[in-house]
Amino acid sequence: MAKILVVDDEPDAVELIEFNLKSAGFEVVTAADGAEALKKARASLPDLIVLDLMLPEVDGLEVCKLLRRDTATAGIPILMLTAKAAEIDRVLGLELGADDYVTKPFSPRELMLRIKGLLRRRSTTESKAERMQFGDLILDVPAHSLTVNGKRVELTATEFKLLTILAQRRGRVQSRDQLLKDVWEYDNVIDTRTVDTHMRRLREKLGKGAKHLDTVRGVGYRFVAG
Amino acid sequence: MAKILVVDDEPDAVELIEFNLKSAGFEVVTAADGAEALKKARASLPDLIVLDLMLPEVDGLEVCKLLRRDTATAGIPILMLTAKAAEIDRVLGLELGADDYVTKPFSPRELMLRIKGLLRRRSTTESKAERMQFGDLILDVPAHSLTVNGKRVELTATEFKLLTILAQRRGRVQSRDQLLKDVWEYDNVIDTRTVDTHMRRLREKLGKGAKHLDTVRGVGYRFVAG
DNA sequence: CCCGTTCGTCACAAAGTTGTCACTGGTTTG
DNA sequence: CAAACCAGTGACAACTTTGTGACGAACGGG
Repeated sequence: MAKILVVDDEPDAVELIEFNLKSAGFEVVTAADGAEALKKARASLPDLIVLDLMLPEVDGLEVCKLLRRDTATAGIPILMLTAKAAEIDRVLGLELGADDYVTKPFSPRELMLRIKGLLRRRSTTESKAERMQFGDLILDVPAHSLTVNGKRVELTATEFKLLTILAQRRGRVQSRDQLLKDVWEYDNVIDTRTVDTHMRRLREKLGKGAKHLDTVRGVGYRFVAG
Repeated sequence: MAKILVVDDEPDAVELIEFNLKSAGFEVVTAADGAEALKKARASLPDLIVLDLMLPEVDGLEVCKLLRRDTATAGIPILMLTAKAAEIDRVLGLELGADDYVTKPFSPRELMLRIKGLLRRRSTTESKAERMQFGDLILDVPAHSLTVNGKRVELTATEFKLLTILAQRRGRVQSRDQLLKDVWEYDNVIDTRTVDTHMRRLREKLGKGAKHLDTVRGVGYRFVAG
């Protein structure tokens, strides 16, 4: 189930949202101020962020902008909580980059509906990401090209697809079976060790860029953006 | 800045899009139904059209087809708004000629990103470019002429079309199937190896200029400008 | 109506890719 | 502390994919 980061300085509000999210089966991470929010967003890479506009020190708008600037977090949908209806226009304006908003005080039911809506929306469109950049690694899907440290790296079709799928699902572990389904489009016809071999070849070719490819022992592989 | 035509029968949606576009510095023209959309598209020749699929009277698909039929508007990129995810395939089908889509309800941020993406693609590819130059290779589409190293090279009709399409989509890999669709305008009637043969003939004729024609093993062919 | 050009198909060889396997060394588990 | 487990590695043979030469059908201009 999806992981959600809740950012609000009022403990009561956090608790209310957290309770509702957990009841609905979501995994929840919380933060009470802007700095903590940024740190946790980068560390846990949630699927969605619920962000209060009014925060001590670094305010919600600033957090929003910073999240958008970092490629690791730029794609995460943000749902703003705001007390002032008048702020709405600015919140939804491009410069700020929120995806939706709920005005305080909110009804938990409405909040849940909006969260689910955003997640559904994203899952249909996320696969369209065409060009991704992680540090010195640039992956251009339509051009079918990969650059590491400014140098062009040639990948075979299978290697490219494997890397693309891992990168699109960055932060989340993919089991060997899952990868076989999605990259090879077979159903258990192929040995799962095949995945290992291809990961090895990818790592060889990526050189220093191989640091993005994590092995999760007993589970599978994961692409890390950091 | 670019001019954008927004077509939707719901005033709220129009207003939301219009606000965001204007905040981002775009010029906006609006229309509430198909007939008005066609009239304004022809009159103001926008750089991009945001078109709702569900419109009263003449529906979005019909508007799309009509816009494509008229040479004055045929080249304008169209971004479809659709409520049904199931419609997507038909919308993006070549027959309908939409360039991208966003499902309703949409997040303004995503819509903006897609609009900017489409505009960027247009301006860099500039598919309307009638005369392209890549190093010592000059391709003049209306004159139907190709010059390599200052020397005129004669191409057959098919060869010319193949080269033109590849050059217009430079940087992006085109699969054999895609090329058959766009160059030959057939649907799977022809052997895909035909593409290979024509690429060979192109390479022979281009001589040194053949360095622009990349083979991407397992995927297709790509034109590189460098 | 004939001849040269163009075009799609085919078969074959060369080149590149891919799945498998056995082995190794490290890590977890009972 | 040994057995079981698991991921990394090198090698390799089978398989795909692409380039190439050749051929006959279709076309169009003279």
